Amino acid sequence: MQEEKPIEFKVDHHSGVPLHLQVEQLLRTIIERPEYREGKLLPKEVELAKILGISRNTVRQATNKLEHEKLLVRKKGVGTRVVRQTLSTRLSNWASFSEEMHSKGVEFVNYRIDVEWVKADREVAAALQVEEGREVLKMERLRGLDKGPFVNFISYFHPRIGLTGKEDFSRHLYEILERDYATIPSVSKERINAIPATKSLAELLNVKTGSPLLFRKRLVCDPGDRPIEYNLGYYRADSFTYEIDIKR
Amino acid sequence: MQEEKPIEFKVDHHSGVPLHLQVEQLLRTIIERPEYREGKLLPKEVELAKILGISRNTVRQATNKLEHEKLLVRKKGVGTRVVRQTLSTRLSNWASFSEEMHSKGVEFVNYRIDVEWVKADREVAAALQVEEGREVLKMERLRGLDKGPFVNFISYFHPRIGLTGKEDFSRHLYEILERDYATIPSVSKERINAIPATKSLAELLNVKTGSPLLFRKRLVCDPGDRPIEYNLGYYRADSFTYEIDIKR
DNA sequence: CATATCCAAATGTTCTTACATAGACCGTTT
DNA sequence: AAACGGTCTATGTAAGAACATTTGGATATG
Repeated sequence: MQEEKPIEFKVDHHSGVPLHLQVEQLLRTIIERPEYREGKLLPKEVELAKILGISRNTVRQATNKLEHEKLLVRKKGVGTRVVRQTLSTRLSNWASFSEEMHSKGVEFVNYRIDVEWVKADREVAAALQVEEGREVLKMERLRGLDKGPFVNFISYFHPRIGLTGKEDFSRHLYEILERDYATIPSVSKERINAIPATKSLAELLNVKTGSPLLFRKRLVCDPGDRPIEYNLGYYRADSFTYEIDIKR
Repeated sequence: MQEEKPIEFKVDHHSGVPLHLQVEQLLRTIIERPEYREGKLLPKEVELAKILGISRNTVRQATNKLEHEKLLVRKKGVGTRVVRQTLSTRLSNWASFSEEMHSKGVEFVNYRIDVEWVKADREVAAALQVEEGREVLKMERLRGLDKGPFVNFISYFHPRIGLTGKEDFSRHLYEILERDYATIPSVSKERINAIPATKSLAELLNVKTGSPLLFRKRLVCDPGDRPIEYNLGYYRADSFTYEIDIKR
């Protein structure tokens, strides 16, 4: 039984948790709701302050942070609304897919995870710098949001790492690598282009055959520049944008 | 004669520019300096407030923003320092298209160059941070190899640069900017995704309508983070791959 | 009916004040 | 020497107030 339970508009003055953090959390919850995602104005600052029994400044501390994160837009004389979120990878701090999504407060879903040992073909062997035909661990993951999958990943791992294939791959991949295998990803070489969806990919990602996909090949290496993972990612282009900030 | 001129620690109370923005700019300038990049503590909040003749809150408004951009780290009881930026995302060699191609030893061809002054629409205005309707220089270039065009660029330039539209745009764009207009591109914010070719783009790039194109929006800024060029690039995906090396 | 003007509402900016808390430093105790 | 405890300092948190600016709707005017 899934009850729509009303959100409690209140904060605890004696919990030790800073009020502005409580407000921040409260707002994060609130703005999930459809009516706000569709553009409804948030409660006005003064009103919120009064309801919660705190000062307007404290409310603004919270909204400021969310505004910085581009979750909210405020407009003078009008009000504050939720910004329409389009998924995107921000590379300023590159991370694994799970972490990327998690940091955005987006819950991802694993639709399918297949793990198997395969013989490295020419491409994989070249990328991971192993002999062609060497057994490597292959993992294929279909992932996305609750409304459907939007990326299909195929990863090959260098045997050196020591993965067995029995790990719990629903956890963050790079957390597994760092914690359990003392393997620290440090460099990523990426190649991006666009391809038309093949029939099988189209079926997986629930798009029409031939529609554009963003195709990313990335080779992740450790600080010593030794290959860790060779990854092929096929993204639905209509729900994914690749973002990069480049400094020189 | 290049003199090391000391930074003026002051703000203008009557300029109409919000004080916290002035402080933000001031800090951005200050933290460029070697001593701060090497880890020296910034002036303490109260001190800075007193020097500038403003309140501590206003100082914090500025530092909050920079902290959120991960340019600063604050530590309670200690102080605020510049975060080491060496681990930032770095594209091995980002450059203008001509340079990109030239460095690959490929000779490019300009199939068409159109230059005109247009009124900035909402998107362009937002990107370049000018008022909507402001006249900006638009340049459209169809480029590729001798076997045919493979990218269509549309660029909008910030009026601040001083481009007239009469320049010789067959030269390297960033060479023109640096040499003739003392404008140095330094940062690029890019968003990449895949789209199906519209009819007109398909004709230009000589592909079938609906075939996948790599679509890149990039905003190029100067070292002070002021917008220089807003660029839309439509690439034939079958002949172009985007390559990045990312370090962390 | 169209346009100009004014007003109320909401966020933007800024100051003042007060107390809380974490870290560093230093001296005293064990 | 190690452990403890206090104090100083810089940031963290929070309240409250005042005025500015932008926006959009209501009202008045031609």
